[in-house]
Amino acid sequence: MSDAPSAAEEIMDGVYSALRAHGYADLTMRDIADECSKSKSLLHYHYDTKEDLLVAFLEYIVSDSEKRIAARADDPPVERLVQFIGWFVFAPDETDREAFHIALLELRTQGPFNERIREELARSDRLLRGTVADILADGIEAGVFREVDIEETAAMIVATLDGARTRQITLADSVREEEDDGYTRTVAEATLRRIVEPLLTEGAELPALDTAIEALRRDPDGGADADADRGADADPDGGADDAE
Amino acid sequence: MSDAPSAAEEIMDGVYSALRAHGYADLTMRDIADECSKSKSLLHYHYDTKEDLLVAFLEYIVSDSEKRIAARADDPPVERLVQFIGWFVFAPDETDREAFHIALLELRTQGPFNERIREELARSDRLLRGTVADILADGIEAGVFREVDIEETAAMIVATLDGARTRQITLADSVREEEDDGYTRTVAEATLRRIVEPLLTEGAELPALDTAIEALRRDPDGGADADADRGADADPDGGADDAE
DNA sequence: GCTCATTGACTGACCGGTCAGTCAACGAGC
DNA sequence: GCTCGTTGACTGACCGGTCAGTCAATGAGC
Repeated sequence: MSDAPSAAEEIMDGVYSALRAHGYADLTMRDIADECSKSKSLLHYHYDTKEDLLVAFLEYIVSDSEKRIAARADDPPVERLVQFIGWFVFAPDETDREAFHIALLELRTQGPFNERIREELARSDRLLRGTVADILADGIEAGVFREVDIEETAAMIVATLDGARTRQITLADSVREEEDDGYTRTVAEATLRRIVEPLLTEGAELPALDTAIEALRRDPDGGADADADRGADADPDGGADDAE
Repeated sequence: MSDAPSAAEEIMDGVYSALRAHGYADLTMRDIADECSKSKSLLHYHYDTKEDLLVAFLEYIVSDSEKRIAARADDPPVERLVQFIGWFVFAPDETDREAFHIALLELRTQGPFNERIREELARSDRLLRGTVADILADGIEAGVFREVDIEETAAMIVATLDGARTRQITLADSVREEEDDGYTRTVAEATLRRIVEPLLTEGAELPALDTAIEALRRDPDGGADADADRGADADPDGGADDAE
């Protein structure tokens, strides 16, 4: 239980804050250094180049998502799928979660220009689509889902949620109306009703999205085992909570 | 019918080419100037700042999409919807179009940080979602679509297609298998089968996606009126072909 | 000869990265 | 338990290079 966060962690937090404050295109080493109250030189001491630092950051958040998903691997398929969908939804006031997705989206745009980043993004894609595919396969085996084209269904669910979130992020915030609980949520509900529900076999029941989101909010790491290996060094603000 | 393209048009073409070649994050005024064989100073003569220029470019391509969509406003609803969906799909070998969408995505990520860009993106969103909503409304009136929640359906269709294309773009060639004609296409087909088809009333028939795409490719401006005002100087590769 | 479009040369700001050096912690030797 | 050499973490000053933006001068058209 070291209460002093390691330098590496502080720097990762700095990248995260700087990214949400400035966006990728305007991100400088100075921004990152300022954001974690360190010197620019220190960043270069730990990471040779700016690219190295950003790749490390991507690795960091993708790995975090991997852990979170793994922690829920044993939940029942239907609950797990609804929870996965809920994962993409965030209310307008959840600035942290939203800012995180902004940061990630910025990084995604660099995929086409940077192989190392692209590699990491591909890993994240395998993680997300693979997770949905696993859930579907488990559900089919357990008899709660009909036999559908697993890959296609997974691709479609991920694309839809990702697209909704991207649109919400890029269009949002200053002009947002109060009562709008988020474009993503509307689409997530529609996804459940129009894509997931037709998948269910007779008798299988779909939990409410709100319930799943609430559960995620209360227990972001998945209740599974309390000794989840992030354990000792888990940072206080929960760190990165998703990956693309 | 001026055969000499105006400076403004040449500059817009320059922005387009430069964005394709360099992406947004690495886009410089020199890149744009070189791409349209003009001087950097001239760009500043016509547009005070780089931001002004980019906002003007966004306006330009959104307006272009507006015209293209308007040109097809009188097509039958079902065909129009399938064509709209086909609009999002491009084959892996269309590198130009893909590169442009990459740049556009980068521009979109500037939304959260730049109000003028965000404004233009919002206009584009209204255009896309509004178009689908119009098509659905027309189709319901014409009796070819069931009475559904128009806004929700439009939101979902646009989110799905946009998400699929974004994923295809950002993950690019590393994950792509040869026989894969594009992630977007898979999702577009699935969208037709799982979202659009359940909308149809008895007797209504869904045209094939390929047919719609082929029609778009042959006649990008919509057969309506041949004097479409870009007319004379339309650049060979079709120029800006979409808006987010 | 006046206006407008256009240019090349220029500037100040700022970027990523380097480098010489500071500082606290730690262990070895006595 | 004090000193001293060593090491790893960290910093401020600085460098070459690049960027957006400026400006005086030139040319084209009327």
